[in-house]
Amino acid sequence: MKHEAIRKALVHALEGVGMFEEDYVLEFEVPKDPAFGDLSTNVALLLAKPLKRKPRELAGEIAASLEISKDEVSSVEIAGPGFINFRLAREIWANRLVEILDQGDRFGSSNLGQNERVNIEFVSANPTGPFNIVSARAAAVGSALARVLEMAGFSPHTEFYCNDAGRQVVLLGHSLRARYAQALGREGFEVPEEGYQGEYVVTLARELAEKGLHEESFEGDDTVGRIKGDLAVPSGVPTEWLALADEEESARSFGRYALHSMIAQQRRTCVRFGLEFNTWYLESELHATDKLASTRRELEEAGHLYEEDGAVWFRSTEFGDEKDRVLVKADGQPTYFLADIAYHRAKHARGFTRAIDFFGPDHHGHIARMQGAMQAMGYGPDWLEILLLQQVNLILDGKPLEMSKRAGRLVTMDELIEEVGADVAKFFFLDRKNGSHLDFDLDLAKQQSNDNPVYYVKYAHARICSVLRNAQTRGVDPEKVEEGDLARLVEEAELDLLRLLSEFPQRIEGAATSREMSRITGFAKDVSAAFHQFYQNCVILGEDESLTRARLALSRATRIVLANALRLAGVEAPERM
RNA sequence: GCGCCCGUAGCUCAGCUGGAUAGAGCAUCGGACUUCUAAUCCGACGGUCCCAGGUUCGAAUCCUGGCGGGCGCGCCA
Repeated sequence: MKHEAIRKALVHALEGVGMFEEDYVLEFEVPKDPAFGDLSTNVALLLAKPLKRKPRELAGEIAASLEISKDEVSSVEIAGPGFINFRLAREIWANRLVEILDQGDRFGSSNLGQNERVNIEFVSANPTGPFNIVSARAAAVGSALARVLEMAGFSPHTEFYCNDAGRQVVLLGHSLRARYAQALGREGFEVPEEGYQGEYVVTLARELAEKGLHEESFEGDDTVGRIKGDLAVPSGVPTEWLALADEEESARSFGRYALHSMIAQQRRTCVRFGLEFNTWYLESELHATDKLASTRRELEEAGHLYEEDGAVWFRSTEFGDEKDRVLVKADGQPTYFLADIAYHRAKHARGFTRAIDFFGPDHHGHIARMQGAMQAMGYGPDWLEILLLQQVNLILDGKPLEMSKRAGRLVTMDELIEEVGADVAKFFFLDRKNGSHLDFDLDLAKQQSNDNPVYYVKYAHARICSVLRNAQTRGVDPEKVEEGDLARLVEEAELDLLRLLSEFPQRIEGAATSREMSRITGFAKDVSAAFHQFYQNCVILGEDESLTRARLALSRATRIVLANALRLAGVEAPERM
């Protein structure tokens, strides 16, 4: 919302009491109670102390010396302990409405971010199985944050990091090898203790036994991010792999095949969920380009490493971690932690001035060491920002469903999409603060009814579209606005709605800086409610042509805001329901 | 034991980064469809904002200490 005229007048008035711009921060807020006007400032409360004045008295003096046109502000009042409240002239509101209509799908954008290049990494699930529910939450929130940041003037880059190297892939290989042997009816093959017990491995093994190798196509090159690196099906055939004398080598072949299959599957899920990434980054790429070694060297030269018990340690306690961490194991293998540092070092080298990572609830222990490593690299305390997404409980019949990946009993993201639909899932995930545990009520999500907030918002959008269609049928052009029409909007429901709509850019900025996407869904629900009230109280297509045009304009503006908010959420805005 | 997150209406949660009388939805009760989509709207009921101190003009919001719940504390990833 622009209030330059008010700002200028206030700055001028404050000079009169001896305060200059560098002495204070002038802040405005939209009072939650419309009785307090359209805009409010607490500047008198903040300056009362340094000026040794009574707040209300000071506010009165400031208000009295304000030089501001009646075309801008219709009234100025002092209220409460010393707030200065402004009521904007009717003309201003009409202008706001015109702005929304003019800006259309750009309405809500700002240049808060000044094109800052921000890397946003989320989901980054291990390629050892299908996406689970926590990944689904990260998918919804991470992608929404990227869109919100973009709208707020940042230049976000979304990224998926895939741990396709290391022990887990070998373990996955052992698991698939055992299941494959079992599928062939061989005796004496068991999935290792630490292996992957999931049903999906059994399914993959059975396919392998019955149909042989299956070359996957990796969907989503344009939307999910092109894959750099080698994910080809390994040479030979599974019976040959199984026959290999070296069990590790055998498991490696099965592992590579499983990787090939899992990543293809994960990317199909992304496409189904409408989830996009700019980059799909493979850990193996780091190894191939020797980035672990160079990272280790850099830390070593800066004096942050030492050797003990044959391992190489990072002195993370220097940066507030509770204990030092191993970067290279006694057997010479790098830890996942070293790879992660190297990965973030690469992000930094690629020119991102900030990186945001989403962590799952079980990884919060890694924050301190990661931040420590970034500091050791000299990246500054704010360069890496780690956001924690709390766990998700699926609730069925009022009871939580237990989920465990290792035990193989898990609800996958695909199953969730199947069950409730991608749009409902996304909205539910976004409609909660990052740090809150999320009870996902499957029964509620499945209801296509009034109880389901997703449909509440979608319905508002569809309802507007319906009205606009009806206008056409009646020969009214919903786009036409004539001089003076908009001044006809005087009903409380109309002004409440308009006031809310014009807050959209600030709401997006708030969501962008707080990283809380629940601001967006919450706003969408508020706008929907305000529209439904307006619809209930005011007949849009009436006898009065001028008033009809004004209300159609307001409806179109609402449609724009709802469509934009839903787009940020990644949810479809239907024209009919 | 140590660390991180959470604690707001019977339930699920908001509360715009410290503002004015703490809000929605669900549930319960009552009302509104010959009228642009009733997947909607209106009303009623419902609170020790976990507790105790502190900071200040002002605290659900910030600080300290408790209490309660969740999670984490590998040369796993």
